[in-house]
Amino acid sequence: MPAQRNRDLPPTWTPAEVEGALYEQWVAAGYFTAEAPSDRPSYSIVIPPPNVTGSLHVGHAFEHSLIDALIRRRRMQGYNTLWLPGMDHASIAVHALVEKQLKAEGTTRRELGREAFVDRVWQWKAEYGGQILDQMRRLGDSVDWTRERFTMDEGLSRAVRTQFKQLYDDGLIYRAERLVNWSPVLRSGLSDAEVDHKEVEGELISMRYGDGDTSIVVATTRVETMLGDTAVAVHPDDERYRHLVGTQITLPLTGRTIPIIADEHVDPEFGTGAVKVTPAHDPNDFEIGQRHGLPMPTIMDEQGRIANTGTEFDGMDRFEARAAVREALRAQDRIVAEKRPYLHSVGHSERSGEPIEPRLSLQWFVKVGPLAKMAGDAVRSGEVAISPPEMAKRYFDWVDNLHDWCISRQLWWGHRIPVWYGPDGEMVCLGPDEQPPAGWRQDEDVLDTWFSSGLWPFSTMGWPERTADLATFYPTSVLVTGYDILFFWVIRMMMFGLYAMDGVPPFHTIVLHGMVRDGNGKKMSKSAGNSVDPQEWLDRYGADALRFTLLRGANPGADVPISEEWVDGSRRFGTKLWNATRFALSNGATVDSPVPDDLTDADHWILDRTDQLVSEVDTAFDEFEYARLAEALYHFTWDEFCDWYVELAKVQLAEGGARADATRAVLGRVLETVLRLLHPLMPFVTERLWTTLTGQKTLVIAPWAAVSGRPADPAATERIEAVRKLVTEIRRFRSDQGLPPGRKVPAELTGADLAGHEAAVRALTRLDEPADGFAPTAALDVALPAGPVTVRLDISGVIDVAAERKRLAKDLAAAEKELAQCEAKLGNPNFVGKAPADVVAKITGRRDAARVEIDRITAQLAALPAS
RNA sequence: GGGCGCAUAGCUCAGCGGAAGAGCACCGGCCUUACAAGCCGGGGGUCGUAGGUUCGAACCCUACUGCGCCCACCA
Repeated sequence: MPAQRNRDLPPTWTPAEVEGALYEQWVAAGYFTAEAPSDRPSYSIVIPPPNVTGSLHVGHAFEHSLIDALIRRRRMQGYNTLWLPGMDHASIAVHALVEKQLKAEGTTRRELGREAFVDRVWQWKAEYGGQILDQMRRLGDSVDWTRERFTMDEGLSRAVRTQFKQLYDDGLIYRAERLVNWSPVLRSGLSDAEVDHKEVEGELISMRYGDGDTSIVVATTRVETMLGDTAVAVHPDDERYRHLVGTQITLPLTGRTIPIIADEHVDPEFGTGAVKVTPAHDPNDFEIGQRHGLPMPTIMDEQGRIANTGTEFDGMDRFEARAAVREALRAQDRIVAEKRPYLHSVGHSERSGEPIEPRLSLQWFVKVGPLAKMAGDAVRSGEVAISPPEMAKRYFDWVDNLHDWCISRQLWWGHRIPVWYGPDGEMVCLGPDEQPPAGWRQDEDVLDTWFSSGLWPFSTMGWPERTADLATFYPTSVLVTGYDILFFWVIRMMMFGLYAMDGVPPFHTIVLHGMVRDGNGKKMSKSAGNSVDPQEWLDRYGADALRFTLLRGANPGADVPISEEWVDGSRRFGTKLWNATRFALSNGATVDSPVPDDLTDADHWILDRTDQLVSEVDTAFDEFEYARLAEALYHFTWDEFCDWYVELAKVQLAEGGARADATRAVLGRVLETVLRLLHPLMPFVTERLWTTLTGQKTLVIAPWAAVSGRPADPAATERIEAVRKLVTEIRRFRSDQGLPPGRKVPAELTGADLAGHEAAVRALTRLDEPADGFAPTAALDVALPAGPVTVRLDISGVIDVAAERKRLAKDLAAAEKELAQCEAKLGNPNFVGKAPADVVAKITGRRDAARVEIDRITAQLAALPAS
């Protein structure tokens, strides 16, 4: 006796019901837990959580869907998998908690003061670590979170310090003065990402330095910086200034003299061809200053006030000073020209809004040369593949031109730089288990978030300890992430992985997906009001529908547009599956017994197509072609299985006996296979349907679908294609003649042998057997490979001659166009001579078919009564 | 300024050397017992422009035009 099973499905369903119950079940069963290694090769993915429901925004949902699909397929293939949450979630959670805490205390960072605030942040990190973990869990993952695996915990801290010290000891970390983006309001440096460039209307002031023969005119949008000038630069080939190079000139207002130097950087075409050089307050000037060994006086304090110039401007705010300096120069008659407004782009602090000020300060750097070379070579050698391959070009552009990486940040949170300073200016870098001498102070800067992110593939596995996880899951197989993050994250992981893990790269394949766009292909942004909270769609359409939509749009490397109606379309697909399964169940579809040998053409055809589908899906998965596999599954399920096989199966089921039993077996087999193939893309609804259909416990760890090994039967497929063509032509005729699809019409089919498919054709086109007194009033011819078939129908009245003439005229035009095209090709001796023989044969065949078709239609038109 | 990419049906996108495709939208007809969250039928594109290569180009090459992204810069 087969196990008792409940083979009923409710006639209607809602995604929420199906998904809610299953999610709990899966969690309880441990399917979302990192699994122990087995004897199979391990497979791991370093990336955020797997279920769409926890996604912060639709971009996350997209990424999660891609990853989860890969993982589910691998699991069905018998591999153990591990996935890990991403860094971005951790930092988002910390931001949120810190802000919340501040608000609760009714204070702000500024009020608290920097020193006190930094202390508190570190304290909170310890205190709220658990809370952050909870929040991570709520973000949708039920990975077995442990403190050792969390960003802000001691484990990662150990990893960061170990890596820093190793790099430091190898001479790959150094400290140097550089310009940073300084926010006078926040009194902090900002990363480039925190700077918004905005077009503003400023002024361009041209002014004269020096006097008489040795005077030179320079221009600037920030006049006040002239107080910090230490040179004027011209292009070395510029004849106008050649005689001045190497001479000194007086810097107005300060009384200092500064040299005139020659530097390639200067564009002789721009302005006067002479540039003032303020090394401490402009990135280009800084580089010129470095090249020429110029002094670099800093002339502004932390709040953007002029300082240490020894002029009357000291103490003025920079904007106040801008006007004051301008007027002072005017008083000396040194202003040569003023352009106002002068439109140019100025960096602004993203958080506080004011223009940033480049400012000189001591920063920490990673010397990337040797690291970047390893990262480039790993891809060049083929050890690491990038998908789609076109993106490799972008990768090399980055990695081959990387400048030294500034890793110190003046932020409020993050991993502090593990360097301590002694009372007499000593400096020491300490590993995780080392303690600084009493009274030494730790560097207050924190590390760039990408420093710790770059450790992710191995720090999450317990590194620097040689853990079992590390041995099993490093290197990982596939990294899935957006192309926008290739530079920031992927390259860092490559460099650090190769460096820390003895030259073993952190993953074998890098899969880059696009960005999620709105339905019109526009970038989602809060200001445009087109950004999407996935939760809303999840509530309305379900996770399956959202995932399927996202995957269906995921063409390699290209962006993914998404709109609500497409998600709705995916939900309808879920409903289609639901109803198809209900049909199969109510007709007794079987999955336990093998498919019998005695099969109809329809059975052979759908089984062959199912095998093809399995191969197609496998290939698409292996090539990360999500859109292609979603499309293949959608069309097979809807257009072939539901629209044709199920309809043909109804005829076979009606026959009863062995025929019906065979049909039940085929129905069950095909549907069961499709559900397996669809599971990675629509996990919830397929789980529900598959378990009901098969009576088995879960689809999550069921074997992945494999091709049957049954020999294909192309002749059966050809006959079914003929049936489909005949049915479509009859339906078209009926539609053109205004016959309601449901109305039964007596008809007689003559001509080519229909190989036992006449009953099916009649059922699908609602044609009755001719009864006594059958008097056909209309006829149509359909050309099939086996020969023409004539259908005579009694449509109880006069046919619509005009409609029929129109229909035939259209077919005739198509056939004539086809004939003309083929004849043109075959009449071209170059084509016949140079094209491959099989192409010529194909065209010849098409020409002959077109000729037959034209004759047939012409005869039919002639036979029509005059209208 | 440097680099990369995209222009195909009303919209969003596949196809990337041998007959122009999908989803949605649109038009007409149907409640045909799995499904109206559905079924059947239909209309719609000189594949951005101009040259070139080829027997043959949406597909390869060149130029142009228009969009998008990344990086850099804006004295």
